[in-house]
Amino acid sequence: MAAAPPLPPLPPAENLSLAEGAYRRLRDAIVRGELPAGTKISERGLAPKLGISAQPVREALRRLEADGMVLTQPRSGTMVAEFGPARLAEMGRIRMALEGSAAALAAERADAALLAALEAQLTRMRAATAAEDTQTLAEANEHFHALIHHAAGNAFLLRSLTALRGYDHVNRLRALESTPKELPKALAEHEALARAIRQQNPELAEERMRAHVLRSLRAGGLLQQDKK
Amino acid sequence: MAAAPPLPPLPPAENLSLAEGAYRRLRDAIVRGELPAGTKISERGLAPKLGISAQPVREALRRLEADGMVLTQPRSGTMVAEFGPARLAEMGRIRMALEGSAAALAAERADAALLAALEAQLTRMRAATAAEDTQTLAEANEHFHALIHHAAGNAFLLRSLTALRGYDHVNRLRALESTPKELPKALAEHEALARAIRQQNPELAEERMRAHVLRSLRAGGLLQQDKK
DNA sequence: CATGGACAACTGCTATAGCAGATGGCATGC
DNA sequence: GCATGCCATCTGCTATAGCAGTTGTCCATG
Repeated sequence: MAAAPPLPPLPPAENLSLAEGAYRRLRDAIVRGELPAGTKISERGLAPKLGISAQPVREALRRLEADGMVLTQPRSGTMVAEFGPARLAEMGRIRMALEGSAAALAAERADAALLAALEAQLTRMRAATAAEDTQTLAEANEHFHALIHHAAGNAFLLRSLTALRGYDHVNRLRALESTPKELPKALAEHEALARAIRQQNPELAEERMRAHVLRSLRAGGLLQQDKK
Repeated sequence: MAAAPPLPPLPPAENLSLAEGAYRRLRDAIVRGELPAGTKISERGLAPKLGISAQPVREALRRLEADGMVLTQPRSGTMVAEFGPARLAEMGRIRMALEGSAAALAAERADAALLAALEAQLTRMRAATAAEDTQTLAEANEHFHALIHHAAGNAFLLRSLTALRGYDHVNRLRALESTPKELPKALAEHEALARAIRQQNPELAEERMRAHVLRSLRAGGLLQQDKK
């Protein structure tokens, strides 16, 4: 068994089945607004546009329905759901809850490898924060959270969090770039969170993660300030 | 438009497509232990046993995979995942988080119909608690939570909570029956929760729901007492 | 002109056939 | 005897065809 690479593989390789590819393409198209809310879509209609059969398209649509991105009534048709600011706020709330659970579970089963990987990302973050390198910071942030998601070791949780990622990957960048003065706060929160995980304190880790995501959402303008 | 029935239809009718039916049957079979962990299952193998084609079976297996109940690696095979007490505890944690989110969202958009429906279930609960009628109590409890899930108005959240229900529908009964002295506590929590929803306080509703689910999990022996 | 009903064109859903990749046993060579 | 490579078999995955509902349009009728 050879030594692990410096950056442990999160999902080491992409399988890219046709259904998976269709799912991602459609998801991105919806998020980017290329398929506006209310657009009628159908398995047969999308199949030739994606260059595949109708069957994988159907599978992709079922997943998108589970994610809440499309609405389909049984024998009639499928349309992309509308998610305005209100819905994005809802998804943000849910993400806060699930990220908190992931942090708690990760704290329970934290091992040396996880702690080292988290520390590596923190090091990147410290440098990027000092340099206000938002690009690198966004990447490190993604890795940091992804590490926790995987460390939680729960398939359902991982799947759910991955689905939620589609909703705010745009707003995440905006949140980081629009308010550079928030960057030190985020860094401090990440460090405090890593500490809670290191001392294997699930409740503390959950609470800190929730606070971190909540502030992040507020910085992105997705949640009101009247929450306490 | 006729007047609504006294118990507003949660899911008014069951569509029961073949894929949906296969999903439920397989899910129940796994939960009941008829398909022990590690059992190898395949689309083609299950199709004749369910009396349907392999295609709906596949769809059901994909959903079960999303729920974390089966593990499938791409070209090799599918097996039912093992969920011992540790995994059930994880799912309990996640359920606590998602139930909290649902309560918060339900509090945000609470209307007269919801409050009336919740009050109706509370009335049932009060009587059932006094009579220690655990059967009726379990039903009212299910309805109460289902009302909140639907009132949250979020497809993704509803789907996730429905998936989680499969994990603890056994332990839920046990929790209620094994500790009758806990019943008044649960009733008081439900009433306090309804109050928070009535005054449209999302944070309070979320916190109370989390506490309620947490105590319920502990009563069922799914979580340790060292949590605070 | 308004209205109802049948028909054509959709839709999601299911069945069947066949694909490529993975698995395990068995024969072959060392 | 042990390792090695081949091949039958089984797997998930995809393509195609056809089913049964739904919907909208157009013509016939009051």
